[in-house]
Amino acid sequence: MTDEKPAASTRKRRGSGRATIHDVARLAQVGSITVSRYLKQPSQVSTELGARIASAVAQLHYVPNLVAGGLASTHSRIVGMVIPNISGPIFANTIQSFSDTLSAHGYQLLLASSYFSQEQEESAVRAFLGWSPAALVVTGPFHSKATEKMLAEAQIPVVETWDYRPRRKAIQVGFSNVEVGVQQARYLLDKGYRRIAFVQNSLAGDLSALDRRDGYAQAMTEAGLKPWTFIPTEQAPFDAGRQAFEALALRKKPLEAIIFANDNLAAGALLAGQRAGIAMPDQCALMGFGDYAISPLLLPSLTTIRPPAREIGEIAALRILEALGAVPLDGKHANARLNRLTCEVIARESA
Amino acid sequence: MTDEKPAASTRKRRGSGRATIHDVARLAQVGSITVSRYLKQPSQVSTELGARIASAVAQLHYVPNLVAGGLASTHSRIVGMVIPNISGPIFANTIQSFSDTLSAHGYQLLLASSYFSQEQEESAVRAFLGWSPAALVVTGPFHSKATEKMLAEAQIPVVETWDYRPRRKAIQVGFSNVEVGVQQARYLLDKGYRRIAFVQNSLAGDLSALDRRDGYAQAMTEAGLKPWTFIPTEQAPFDAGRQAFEALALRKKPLEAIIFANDNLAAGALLAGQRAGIAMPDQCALMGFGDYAISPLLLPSLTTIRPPAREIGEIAALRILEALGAVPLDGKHANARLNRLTCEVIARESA
DNA sequence: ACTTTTTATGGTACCGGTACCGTTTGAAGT
DNA sequence: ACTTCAAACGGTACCGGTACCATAAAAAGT
Repeated sequence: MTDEKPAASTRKRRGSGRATIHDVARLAQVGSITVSRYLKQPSQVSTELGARIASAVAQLHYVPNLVAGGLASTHSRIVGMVIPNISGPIFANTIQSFSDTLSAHGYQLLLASSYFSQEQEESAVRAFLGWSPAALVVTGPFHSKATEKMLAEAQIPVVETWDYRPRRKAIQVGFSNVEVGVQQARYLLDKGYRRIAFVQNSLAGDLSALDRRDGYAQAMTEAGLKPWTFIPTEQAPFDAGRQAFEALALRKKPLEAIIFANDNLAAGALLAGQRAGIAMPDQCALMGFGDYAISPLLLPSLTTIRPPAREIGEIAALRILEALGAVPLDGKHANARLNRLTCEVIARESA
Repeated sequence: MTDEKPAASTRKRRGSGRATIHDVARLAQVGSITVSRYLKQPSQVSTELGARIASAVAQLHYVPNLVAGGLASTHSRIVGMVIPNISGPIFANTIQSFSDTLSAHGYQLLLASSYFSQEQEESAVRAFLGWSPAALVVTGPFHSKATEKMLAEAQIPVVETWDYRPRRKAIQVGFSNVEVGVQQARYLLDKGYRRIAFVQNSLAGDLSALDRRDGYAQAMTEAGLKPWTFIPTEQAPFDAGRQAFEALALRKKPLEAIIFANDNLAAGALLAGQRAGIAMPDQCALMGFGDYAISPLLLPSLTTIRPPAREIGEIAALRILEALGAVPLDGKHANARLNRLTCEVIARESA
C-alpha cells in the first residue's frame, strides 16, 4: 500500500531506541517544543493539547532524556557531593538528609568519597564538573589549589559543609570546630576538672580535630591551665583510645579528664577503663565527639558532643535550592551565605 | 538606526562559557574529532599532535563536557543505585564499597534512597533512566510493576543486591534470607534451645525479614517444634525490642531464646533484660541480625549474623564493570549472573 | 473600530561532543 | 611500478532536548 518502504534509510540510526520528544510530538500531532513546554510548565499549554500529549507520553512510555535536556540548557538537575566517607558514623546522616531534601525537589545526587584526601577530592570535583551540575557540595575548607580554582571558576553555588569560616567565598553550613573545643574544655572546667588532656585522632586527614584541639588549648590557657595533647600511634580507633587511656589515666599522676577527637577513641578508652577497674568519671572523666550510636549504650554512657549532622545536610540542600530558585527564599535566613550551626553537649555519665 | 555593528553577532551565545573541544582543536590546529580521539585513545593519535593537544588542554583548563559526550554516544559513565537508606547501619558499607570500586574505574555514582517504599524506588529509577546510566543497582527483589518494566526494558545491566533469587532476570548479588533464618534457628537449636521465638520488625517495608522468619519457621518445623512469631506495635526499634522482650521473656512460661529481625531490636530487648535482671543467655538467649557497631559492646555482647555488606557492594560493582567491559572477566566467576554470598554467625555472649 | 498586548503554538538553530564515513599518505605486497 | 592496505586525520551529520524568535489568534486598551 502506498508507502514504498520509506527510503529504507541505509544510514544507521544512532539513537538509544527509546521514545523521544519528537515521537511524542508526532503522535500527539503537535510541535515538539510544545511537548517540551507541557512537561515543564503545563499551564502554558491548552488543556486540549495537554491531554493529547499526556496520552502520547503514556502510550509511548516516554521518559525524558535528561542528558539531552542538560546539554541544551547547559544546566542539569544534578548536584555533586564530595564527602570524606559514607559508611562512617558521622557523615551518613548528612548525606541522607541532603539527598532527601534534594530529591524532594527533583534533583539527583552524585556522590563520591574522598577519605580526607585532597587528591581524591580533586578528581571527584573534576569529574562532577563534567556533568555541569547545578551545584557542588564539599566537606570542610581544606582543598587543593586546583580544587579551589575549579570551584571558584564554576559558575554554580558551592557549599562547604561541616565547618564555618566566614572569610571564605563558598556558602558555609557548619559549625566552628575551635568553638567546639572551647565548649568541651569549658564543660569539663565547669565540672571542676583541672588536669585535662586532649587526644587527637591518628588519622592524619581529618583536620577538623586539630581545630577542636586548638579551641581546647585556648580555653585551658584562658583558665590558667596547661593544655596537654596526646597523639596515639595506634591506627585503629579503639586501639588508639586504649593506648591513650593507658598513657594518660594509668600513669603515676593521672589526668582527671580526657577529651577525645571522636567517640570511637573515647569508647576504646572507656572499655580499657572498665577492664582496668577505673571508676569513671570519678577517677577519670571521658568526653568524646560525634555522639555515635554506641555512645549512649556504653557503661558508663559517654558524655559527648552532638554535631548537627542531619541539619547540615538539610540546610545545605535548602541553600542550594534557594540559590537555584527552586525554593522561595526563607524570609529569616534569606539565602544566607553563612549558616552557623551549633553543637550540643550531650551530658551523660562519663563526665 | 545606525545598527551597523557588523560582525558583532547579535545572536546570543547559549554556551556555558567553558572551553569546548572545538576551542582546544582550534588552538592546537587540529580537527575537533582528533582531540576527541586523543582523549579517549591516545594511541590512535601521533605523538606530535598529541603533544599539541595536551598543551592546548592544559592552557585552556579544558574539562570535557560529559553531558554532551553522553548524548552523542548514548551512554554515560554514570551508575544509579537505589538503596533503602543511607544513614542506617546496614547499607552504608555497601554504598561505600560500591562507590569506591566504581570510581576507581572512572564511573560516577548517582544515589537515591527508597525507605523501602516501592513508589520512591520507582520514581528514583525513572529519574535515573533519564540520564541513560551505564547500569542500575537496586536493593532486593520486590519492585513495583512499573519499575520491573523499566528495568527490563532498559538495555543495561541491572543488579539486585541484598538478596538471592535464582529465578529472576537481574544479576543477583546477595544471600538467601530464608537460608539465614534457617541458619539462625539451627544455631540456637544446636545450642539446645527449644522454645524459640522470632520477632519481626515493625517497619513494614523491609520484606527481607519475612524471609528470615520463614526460614526460621521452616527449621523449627523440621525439628518438630512450633514456630512463634511476635510483631511489635512500637515503632522505634529499641522500644519495639523492649516490648517484645517483655511479651516473650517476662511471661509465665518464658521463651528460651529469641531471634530478632535486626540488631537494634535485639539491643532494645537486651537493655530491657539488663534492667529486669534477667540472666542472658541463661534465662533467655538473644540473637540479632546485622552485626551493627553497637552489638559487640553490649553486655552481654550480642550474638548475631553478619551480612556481607561490603562484599555485596564490591561484587556488584565488579559484575557491572565486567558487563560493561571496563574490567577483564574474572576467570573464576566469569561474569556470573548469580553471586550467592553467605552470612556469618557471630557467636558472642548473648546466645 | 483600530491599535496594542497577551496567549498559544511552531520553526529553527544550537548545546558539545561522537559515530560514521571519506580522504590522504606512506608502507607493504605482488 | 602498480595495487592493497593500514594508519592518521578530518568533515559532517547527527544524539534529543531547549533557547530564541516568529507567527497567528484572541483579549485588552483607547
